[in-house]
Amino acid sequence: MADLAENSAVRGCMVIKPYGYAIWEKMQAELDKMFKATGHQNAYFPLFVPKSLFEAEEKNAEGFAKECAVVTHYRLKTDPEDNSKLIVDPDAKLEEELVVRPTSEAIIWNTYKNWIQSYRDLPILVNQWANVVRWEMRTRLFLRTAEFLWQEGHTAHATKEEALKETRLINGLYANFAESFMAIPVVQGVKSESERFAGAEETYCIEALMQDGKALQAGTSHFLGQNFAKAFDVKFATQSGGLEYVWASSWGVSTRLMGALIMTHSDDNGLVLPPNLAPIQLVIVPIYKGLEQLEAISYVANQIKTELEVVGISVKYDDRDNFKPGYKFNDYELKGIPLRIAIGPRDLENKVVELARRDTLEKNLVPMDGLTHHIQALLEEMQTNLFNKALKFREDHITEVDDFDAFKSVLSERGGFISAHWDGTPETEEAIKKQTQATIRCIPLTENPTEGKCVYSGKPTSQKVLFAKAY
RNA sequence: CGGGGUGUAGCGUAGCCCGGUUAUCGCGCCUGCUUUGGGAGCAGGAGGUCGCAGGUUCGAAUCCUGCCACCCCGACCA
Repeated sequence: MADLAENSAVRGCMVIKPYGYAIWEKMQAELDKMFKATGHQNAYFPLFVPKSLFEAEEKNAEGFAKECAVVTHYRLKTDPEDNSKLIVDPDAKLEEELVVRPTSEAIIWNTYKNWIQSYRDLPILVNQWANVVRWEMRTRLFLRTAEFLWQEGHTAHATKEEALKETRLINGLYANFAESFMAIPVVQGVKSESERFAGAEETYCIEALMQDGKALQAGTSHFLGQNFAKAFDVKFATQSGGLEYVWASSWGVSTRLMGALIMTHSDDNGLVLPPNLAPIQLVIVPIYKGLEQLEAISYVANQIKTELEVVGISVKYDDRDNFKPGYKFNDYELKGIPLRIAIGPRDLENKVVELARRDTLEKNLVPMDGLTHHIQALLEEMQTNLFNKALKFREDHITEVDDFDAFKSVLSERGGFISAHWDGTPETEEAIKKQTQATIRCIPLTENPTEGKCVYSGKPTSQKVLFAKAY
């Protein structure tokens, strides 16, 4: 964790260190590829949202109003009472306050109004990589920082069906990204009304389970209906000559995913990175006495490095002389580097290397002959292994529950997801939350309706949902 | 914003209750030598507005008052 990020001098804000940022860049690159493969383009919109635009969509504004940073002035001046200090210049008050975006629907829909006249202008499939600010009461590194990095997609469509399809497409894309790339198993579902995004008709999400038994919302995709089109008066001329409001979706994942990464895979020795995400996939540590030995080892190490790099594996050869091998071993384990090769004089003689894998901490002597193939296969195996391990944990921590006493004891003793029937009322949801702190994480997409009784009210219902304590 | 806690070197801390030499210890850092197959050893060295501002006192890291910051638990939330 300490290698990835730290608290900054600014309240609730996080400094992402180079190593952590390198992981974020990997995630960005992969997501970007996926967005583009599905027809999306990147664009950029302003950080500041004039208050009048921000308040246009009522529910959205109301939902975010409590956590907005607001710019009221545009100038400082020297404090007349203390020349070494600056004060806000009262003469430089803005006529209209600027809200630092907590999300960009408002500014973007105000822009889309100008972009959309006809059905020929649709769909608009735009994504932006940006930072947003949400002035949370309590912050937590990676999971809830006052400022965070994310991508937010904002799409406009001619029909409801198309917008819904987009919403689901992206949620599926997120799930695929989390599972295939980050090795984090997720449940796809929709949010209950009370957990829905402010201004959305329906919120799809991916929910992950952390090793401590708490759930983490890892990504969301919202069907916005015509709410923003109506708020910003975005109409288009249909093919048949009518005039209709545009249908919309918005969706995002953030640096919170890095929190999910840490809390899904880490062990007592530190971070564990899936090979897909590791900025360095393999490190080579020489073990030697004296410069002569080092030279002989370096020759071989560099050969191995080059061979691996040719097939696209990122390798670091750490021949620093001021750290001992043991120190390096521990350091790279802490950083989560998937594979480590140690080469000493003995190995040179026997034409082998010591290969250690981070996920299982196993060490094996492997012949230098065919090493590259072996490593390629191993990296793939580790990626799968990490996912399977996390999946097993998740499956072991989904408990079916039929009565409220069991609900409470499972929650406090075992944690994880609780699968239970829910009568569909906000009152029940609220009562359960008050008494147990557990919330409805989602109504899973895969869940087939089965007749049962609400775990709290006992009313008959066919709706089964996942409850959990969440971050 | 409520409840609790903590501020002492880059990091982690002892000392505070019960005021009294030069503020403790570990990690890290610097220099040198020896080391190098799982977080090296020895020797020497540098580094402090004890969160800030007042007050009590011959004397304050220690007691009192006010302020600030951070952490944990709630409410809020990606």
